[in-house]
Amino acid sequence: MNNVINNLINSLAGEFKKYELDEKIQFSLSKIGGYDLQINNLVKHNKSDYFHELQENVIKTINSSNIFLPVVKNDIGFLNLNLNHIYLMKNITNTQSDFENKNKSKIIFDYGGPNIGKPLHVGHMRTLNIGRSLYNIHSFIGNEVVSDIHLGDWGMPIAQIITYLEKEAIEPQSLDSSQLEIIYPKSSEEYRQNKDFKTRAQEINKLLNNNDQQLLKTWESIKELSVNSLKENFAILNHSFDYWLGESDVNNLIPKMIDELLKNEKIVYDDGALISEEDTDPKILITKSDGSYLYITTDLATILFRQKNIGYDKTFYIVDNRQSLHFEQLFSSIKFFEFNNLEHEHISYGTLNDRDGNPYKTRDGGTKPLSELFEETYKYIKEINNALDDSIISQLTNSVLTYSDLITNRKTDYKFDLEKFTNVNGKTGIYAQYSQVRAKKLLDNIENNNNELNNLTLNDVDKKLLSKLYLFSYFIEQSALLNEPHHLANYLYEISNLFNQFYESEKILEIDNSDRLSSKIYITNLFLTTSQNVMWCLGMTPVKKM
RNA sequence: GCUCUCGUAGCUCAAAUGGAUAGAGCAACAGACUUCUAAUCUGUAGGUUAUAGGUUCGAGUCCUAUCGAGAGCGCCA
Repeated sequence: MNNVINNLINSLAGEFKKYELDEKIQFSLSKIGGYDLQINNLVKHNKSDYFHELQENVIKTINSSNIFLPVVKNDIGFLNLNLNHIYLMKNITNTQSDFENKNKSKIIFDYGGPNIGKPLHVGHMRTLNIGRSLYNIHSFIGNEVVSDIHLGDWGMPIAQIITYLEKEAIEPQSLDSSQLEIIYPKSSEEYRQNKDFKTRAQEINKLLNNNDQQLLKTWESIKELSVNSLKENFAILNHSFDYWLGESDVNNLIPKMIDELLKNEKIVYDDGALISEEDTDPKILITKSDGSYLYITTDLATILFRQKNIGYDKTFYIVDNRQSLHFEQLFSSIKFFEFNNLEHEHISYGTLNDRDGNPYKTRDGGTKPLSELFEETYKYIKEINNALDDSIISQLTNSVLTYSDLITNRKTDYKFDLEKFTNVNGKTGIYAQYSQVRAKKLLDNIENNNNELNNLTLNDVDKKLLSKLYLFSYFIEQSALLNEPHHLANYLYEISNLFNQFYESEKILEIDNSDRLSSKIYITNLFLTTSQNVMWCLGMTPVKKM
């Protein structure tokens, strides 16, 4: 919540304590028409003898704060609240300065996770969108944020590619990125079909783990090619990362880590493989029987790396929920191995399915590249308005790809539907952009849009919009607390829709009463600020015109 | 077989910590443009929250069972 409401919550903190209750006043969105917020957590005390006293004290404190109009109570114990727009006008700006974070955390966002040698495909979209949005949201409310792409630059997929190059006698230095992208599906096919190829790939994987110099050279040139291509793609899609670390960066920490774990009897040999001594079902496999490393091996080493070189309070892994068992094992291993007691959370999300509800395969050929989806969306928007600059169409395309993805709760599976992505009606990025452009143009058309505002003069539509704008902090808190951007995405639709009602209800340029005009301008400005900040939190770039 | 997630309007989804009359968008139907950008707005219709029990002042939300869907289950990541 913003400072204004947090201060009120703090000044209410003692009320429950008087009756030895460990509770805090909680504001919820009102479910009753005509009110902005409600307080529900007094209801359960309505049979107690201190109820009336408690209720009266709470009401008294709230009323003296001026944040709300006089509280309306009901017999059961609900408190109904309407925001005091006049007071809030002077105290809320909907900018970052409204949020002061006394308990700020340093959070690592581990997301993206592309594999080198493979182009980005539609399956990468959710981790990128959700990751970027959560990064921005936590940054906005004052947490220290760090993103790490956690590149898949090690292990079997890379070994497969190198094996393929070796077999076909292709010089790695002669490759370009598009050739490399074709090689990946071919090599993974060979790996499945051809026993000799599989054996050789496993050999190469192990040699790489043991730092074979010749293979490392090959690996390095593949990685460079791939990273450059990824960066080009991210520039188009507006993604960036603080750290471009990968699985390879922790490879050298693993032998020591394993030695220590063996020494402390945290892991034991089992048919040549190493398994954790933790009592779990299934048992946690730490290395393969040939000694080579697994997903969890590098992830564990990554914890040690980050602890030492970056430092953090929390790490959020934005990875799809099919990998929940892996993270369950990883997190319990961190504790069992006594690495640290820091917070680690798997921010899981639903599978991106195709139109018929079938999952896209990640390791097969024939998946849809993300760039292709971008192109299709771009063309679609250009057809609607081909007078726009390329850069604006590009931003609108990103808005569509981002917003359509974030409007749905991350936990539910997602049907990829081109029509839904490109729809320009309803809850879409285009609609939000359009609303904002309308507001900008309106302010441009007003000669003096910085005029002094003494009194708010409001009609019903004004009040509705203003209330919603002042609730920005409620929605950003919700999104940050649950790591769910869809609350903010939906909020963006709501304020956009209310703004459009506000805009259409009256010709603002024709208002001659100066108080009323000032009020309209104030609201429009606040809408613009809010909408821009919400877009920033979601990872969208506002356009100037459309 | 075991474990986990889920089941809300024709479709896609909301409803944090249990709270008052379960809300949006799309699609459908009816209306509003010589416009401060109609890529907009207004209205109508649509529900036994899978089913059956239970917990309590109160359940879409918690518990149990059943039915249905999806995912995962030591040598891929």
